[in-house]
Amino acid sequence: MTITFETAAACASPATGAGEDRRIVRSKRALRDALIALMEERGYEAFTVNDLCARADLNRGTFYNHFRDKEDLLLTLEDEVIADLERFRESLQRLSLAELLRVRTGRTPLPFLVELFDYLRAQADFLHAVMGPGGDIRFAPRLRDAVCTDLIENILHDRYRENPTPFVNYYVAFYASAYLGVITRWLEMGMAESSEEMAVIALRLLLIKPGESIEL
Amino acid sequence: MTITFETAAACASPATGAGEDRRIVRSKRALRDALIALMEERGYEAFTVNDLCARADLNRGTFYNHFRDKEDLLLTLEDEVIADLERFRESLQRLSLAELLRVRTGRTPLPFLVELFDYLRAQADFLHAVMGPGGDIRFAPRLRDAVCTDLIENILHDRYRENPTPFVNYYVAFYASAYLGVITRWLEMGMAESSEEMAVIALRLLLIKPGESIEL
DNA sequence: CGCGGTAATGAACATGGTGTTGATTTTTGT
DNA sequence: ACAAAAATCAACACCATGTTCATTACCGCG
Repeated sequence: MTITFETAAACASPATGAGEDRRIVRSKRALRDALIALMEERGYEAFTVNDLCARADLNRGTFYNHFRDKEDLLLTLEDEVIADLERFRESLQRLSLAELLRVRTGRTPLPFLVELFDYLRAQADFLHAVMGPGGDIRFAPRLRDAVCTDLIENILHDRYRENPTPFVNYYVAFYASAYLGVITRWLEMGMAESSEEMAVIALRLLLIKPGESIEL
Repeated sequence: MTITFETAAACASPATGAGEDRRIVRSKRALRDALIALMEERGYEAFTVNDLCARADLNRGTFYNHFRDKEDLLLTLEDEVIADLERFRESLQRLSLAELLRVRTGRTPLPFLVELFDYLRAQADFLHAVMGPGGDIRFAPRLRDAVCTDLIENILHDRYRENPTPFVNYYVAFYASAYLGVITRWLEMGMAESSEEMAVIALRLLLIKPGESIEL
């Protein structure tokens, strides 16, 4: 079974309940776009609710109709993405190291990895803003834990899964941060590589050792 | 030649010029401590200059005597750490992969790595605050670039150092972020491991492959 | 279409932080 | 002890905040 995220990617506006008034959807969408734009341009701390509403072409009262403050808006958007990603975790948990080694040829990208990068691309405008220099420091660790940590712990040698030594602790942190870094880099660079290419690269990175020839 | 950072670790107050008035040193030190404390307690965006001065037990005017605003204080402290770390880069650039493989036994930690972790420990209060959830999102990439990127590019297989393919690009990002994650984890966990232990762990992480037995 | 409900608007308000200024007091370096 | 310099205190105009309320515009539905 493969999960598609068409629906999840579509609900990219904040707290879009099932049947919300068209005006509310428009307002929240405008606020989302304005937030992203201003975070990119000035950084999260460098603009006010006034600026936000001016950019969104909305009355300030409208903002306070939907959100308590600037942070409430930001967190709502973050929570949506994290909630979407939760749906990938079950796919991740089905994955074992043995399986990975079977497809090590690097030719056939893992389908669920392709889907993951597709989803990240669909959310790229928000992710780029929130993980960039004008973003929110709390988000990247959430993304890392939602996606990478499960992945890494599945890859762990069986012997070390249940009795974590200090080294295993850092081993997990090492690879989880590494993959977060790859995702971040991909977003930073404008997602030049396709999702399939990234899925292949991600797999090769897991199976290589420094100093080895990089060719498979 | 081994570089010691006694002096660097000692000048942990913001912009401590050579012979500054004792009152200035006291004020800046108090502001540094207050900043760290409030970032830990409430997060950088959640307190005001008023709060900062109240915590530092200083008049608000004194703050504005030394810093333009809250951000100026933060950046001054960040710049100091980054400047200190620049001094490690030369040690890093002297290092080659061949050398690393020679000490792979994992018994003898690389001296410069021990010094690096010693320095990070000396700055732990600030680093913990600035890299934690109440910190500054711009700092971690600076730390990564200052320390990890050079290291990784030295380790790169010679063949790929001058003609960077997309994969090499992500390869560097992968390991640089990985080591940043290890450092962050170490700080988060209260630096339970000694600098020597961390130097050994850092080396083992470079030479291991997922799925292999973790024993050396 | 038209009507009731609801969202958006605009204005006003008290509150509190900002960054600056000037006069005064305290502390420092020598 | 003395001059320089830093810290203090009070006051200032300015701006963002979050709230309220009356009014207007729009939406969903019968």
